[in-house]
Amino acid sequence: MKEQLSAIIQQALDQLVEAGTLPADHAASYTIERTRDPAHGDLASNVALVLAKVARRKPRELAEQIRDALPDSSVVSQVEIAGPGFLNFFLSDDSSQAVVRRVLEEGKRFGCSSQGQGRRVQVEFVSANPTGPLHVGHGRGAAVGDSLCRLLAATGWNVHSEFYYNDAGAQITNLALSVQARCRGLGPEDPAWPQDGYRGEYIREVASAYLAGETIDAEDRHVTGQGDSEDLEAIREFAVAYLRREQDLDLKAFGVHFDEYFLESALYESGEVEATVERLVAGGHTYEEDGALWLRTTAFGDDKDRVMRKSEGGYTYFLPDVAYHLNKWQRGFERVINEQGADHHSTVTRVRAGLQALEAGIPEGWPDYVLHQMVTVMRDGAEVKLSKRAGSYVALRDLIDEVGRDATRYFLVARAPTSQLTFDIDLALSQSNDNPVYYIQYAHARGCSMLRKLAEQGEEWQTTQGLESLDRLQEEHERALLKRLDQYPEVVASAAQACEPHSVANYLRELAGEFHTWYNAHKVLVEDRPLRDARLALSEAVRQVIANGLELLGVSAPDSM
RNA sequence: GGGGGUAUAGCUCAGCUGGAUAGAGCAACGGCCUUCUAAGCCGUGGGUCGAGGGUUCGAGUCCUUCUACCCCCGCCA
Repeated sequence: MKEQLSAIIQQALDQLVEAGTLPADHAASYTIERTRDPAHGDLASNVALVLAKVARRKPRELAEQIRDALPDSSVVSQVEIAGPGFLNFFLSDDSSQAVVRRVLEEGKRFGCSSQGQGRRVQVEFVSANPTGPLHVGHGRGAAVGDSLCRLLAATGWNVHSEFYYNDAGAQITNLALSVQARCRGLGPEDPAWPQDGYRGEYIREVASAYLAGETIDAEDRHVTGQGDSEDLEAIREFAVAYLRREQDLDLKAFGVHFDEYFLESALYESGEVEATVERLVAGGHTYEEDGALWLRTTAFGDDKDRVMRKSEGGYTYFLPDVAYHLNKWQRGFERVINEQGADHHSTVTRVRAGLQALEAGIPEGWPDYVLHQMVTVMRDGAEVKLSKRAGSYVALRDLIDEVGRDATRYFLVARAPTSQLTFDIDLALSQSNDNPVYYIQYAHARGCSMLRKLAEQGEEWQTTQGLESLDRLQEEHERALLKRLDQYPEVVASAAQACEPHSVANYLRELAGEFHTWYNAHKVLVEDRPLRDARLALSEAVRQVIANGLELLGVSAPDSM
């Protein structure tokens, strides 16, 4: 719709250039946007305001000339000049009603586009090390990251989702020692408990499964417990598999899938870590100091240089991070998005600096990052700080078990990633109008319910007649819905482009609200057949868009509630 | 001390990359079910957009200074 209007305006501008009103080299960076107030029409443009200066005319005067130069169009029924010089466009009934036909024709694909043109994008998120169940922070990452993948896929990108983890570092040794201590019957209170050991109850479960010789089938590995408390290596392997499976179950309960699990240890085994060091050294970007090998990241915008190889010989996490991203680049992902907690913010500059130092032709701002802020969980007005099993944090699974997948996903994805999030368990649990998840789902169920009701009466919705009678949709509430539906593809496109899934949630809240308002103000199943069929067509279009939008958020769209 | 984020109604948050009278939900108050699902709808009240300066036709939005809160600043990940 915007494109059609833009083309019309462009024609008018061309004509004004020809007439000498506008200079030929005017930079037309005007906007066309949807109006909030119906009195301002359906779409408005600031073109006259922006071009007033170069035209050396008053904005309103220029607006009039643009209006007079507009070609006749079946799309626009009326153009008004308002305020300081806005052009307000009123769409013709035909063009505003056409969206219903389009939604019903395109179905699940309505809202999809080909922006991405099949280009490959890799999205890395969650990336929790296998040292415990996922916590709510991971949950936010999972909700945002997964929704982002769905948005990118819907806008024509070839998406590859990835979970990166370390199965061999110091944290994992720590994990193995903790499990071993449990195998020996020790608890966190014992003096012999490993320093910085993992204290959660789940460690006890890992230990008893290991001792019982259970076999663990995780997404990416399968291990059987050896039962030998002295074999730390066997314990390590078993514990990693156990917690990977644990996280798989968390993710499954959350409805999140990954195309690939990438191991940090694989980068060592393949020699990529070593090759990365050599390349950085050869490039002359390193130096030795205090027995350690440093990378001069300050040459690429970092505020201090970073250690790559510790004086004791091991590498810091920074180096495999760089090697991993080089690997992503070499796999041909021209676009990479890393979704992480904002507490990892400091790695952004560092990784980018390391990649620049490689001199591998990687663009400066590559890769993209989406950083989400902290999540706090509230219950009864007080902050919940820990779960029994996990020990020191709130487990994602606890939340899913308590409030359900839909509510958990919705609340974690519905806020801008940059804002700190307060997860109110009481609100998520409430089955009332307090709860936006149910509010949206209810609108969907209502749409389904009307068709069921009609069927109960032994009648059915005449789709064709409905589409032929769209001109019967003249109520103010119906116009508002038509306009809102027409906006959906733009919402999806901009949410994908800006990596902001939460705007889909906001849109759905508004669409559902307008649907409920309409539903209460006007009866759909009226005697007047053409009107009934037209209204059902509108209702179906709304239902379809809600279903499509919820799908992007990973939230279900129930037929009845 | 340095870097990043945030600051909008009593509370939780939107605000479409600078537009017209700043919005929604909750909470408060008052209405609507013999009629398609009341998990809904309608109405009322509620604001110095943290503070000061600047940029311009026009600023919640951009720049700058300051204040408050959160995160990071390790040869941990």
